[in-house]
Amino acid sequence: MDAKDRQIIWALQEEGRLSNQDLSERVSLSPSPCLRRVRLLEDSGVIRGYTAIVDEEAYGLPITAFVRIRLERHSKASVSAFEQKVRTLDAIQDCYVMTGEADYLLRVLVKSLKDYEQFVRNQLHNIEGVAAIDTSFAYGTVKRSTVFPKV
Amino acid sequence: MDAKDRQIIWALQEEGRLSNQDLSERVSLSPSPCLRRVRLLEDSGVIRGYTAIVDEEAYGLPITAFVRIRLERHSKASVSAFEQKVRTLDAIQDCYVMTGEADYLLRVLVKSLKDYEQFVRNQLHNIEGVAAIDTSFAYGTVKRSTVFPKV
DNA sequence: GACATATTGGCAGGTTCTGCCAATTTTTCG
DNA sequence: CGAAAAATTGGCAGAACCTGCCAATATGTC
Repeated sequence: MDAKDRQIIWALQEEGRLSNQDLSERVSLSPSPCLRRVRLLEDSGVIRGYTAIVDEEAYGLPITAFVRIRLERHSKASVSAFEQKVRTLDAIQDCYVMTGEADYLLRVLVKSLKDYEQFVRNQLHNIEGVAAIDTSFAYGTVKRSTVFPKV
Repeated sequence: MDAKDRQIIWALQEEGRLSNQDLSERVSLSPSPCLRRVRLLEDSGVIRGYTAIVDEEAYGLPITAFVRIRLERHSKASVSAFEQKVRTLDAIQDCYVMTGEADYLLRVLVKSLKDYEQFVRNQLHNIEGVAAIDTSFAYGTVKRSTVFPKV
């Protein structure tokens, strides 16, 4: 991955639907080698895909919760049961395995506090081996970037 | 925003570069009304943009840190100085204003622990009025979804 | 039930995509 | 240094796609 590939990546992180023609101009290439590089980045898994960025509130999910979770034990069975369940829960946007106090950090999107209560009661507490759940809500966002730091 | 709009959003969250033709097929519309709906969603700000999803590790940023930050005081000056600085720091991908112990939660991307140390020492500790910094690292990810919960 | 409004589908000219090949640039190695 | 090999680039052209316009259909209202 050279400087040109990084330029392509930044451009597509900023504007994921850039036409190949515009992209090629922006990175000072002609369309064909530009397209070839994009395909290579896609096929090699550097670019994993593309997505629309949607306003949570406008869509109807105004509440973002960050949930720290600790498991009682860390047996293979316990861990994989938890992770399996996480993958099936649509409200959970992200789940990271963490260092420190908590084992997991979730980012959860819900439409109301009532919904969040239901989610914790019916879904999270339902999972075997969850020892502790600690929620913080996001009042708002200062920054959400889709572009990686440049060099 | 009706059911069709939501279908369009889900499809574009899953596959942000879907051609209008394919998209229209997927949501059972002909291309023109489909495009019109997409443009409306874009112009009204529901769809805020599009982005390429890039593999952090393949790009060369294998370390994700979540940083909880507390300010000493919450005066307008103090808060806006902090938030201003956050916006200029490229390593900070996201910054949320939080309820609970911490005032802010950052998601930070760096290429090494050494880099992270530099980042904290030179950038974060440099900001006036930061009372406490508490970092947790992500070992890995269980799930990262780009699609909002359906219904 | 009739009118008004909103939404849809088809069409067509213009644009963009994308695979192929020759030309150019970069790298390798004697 | 210089020649051969490898990688990368640009141009081309047929195919696919975009997108604004208009008539037709569907939806909602009184």
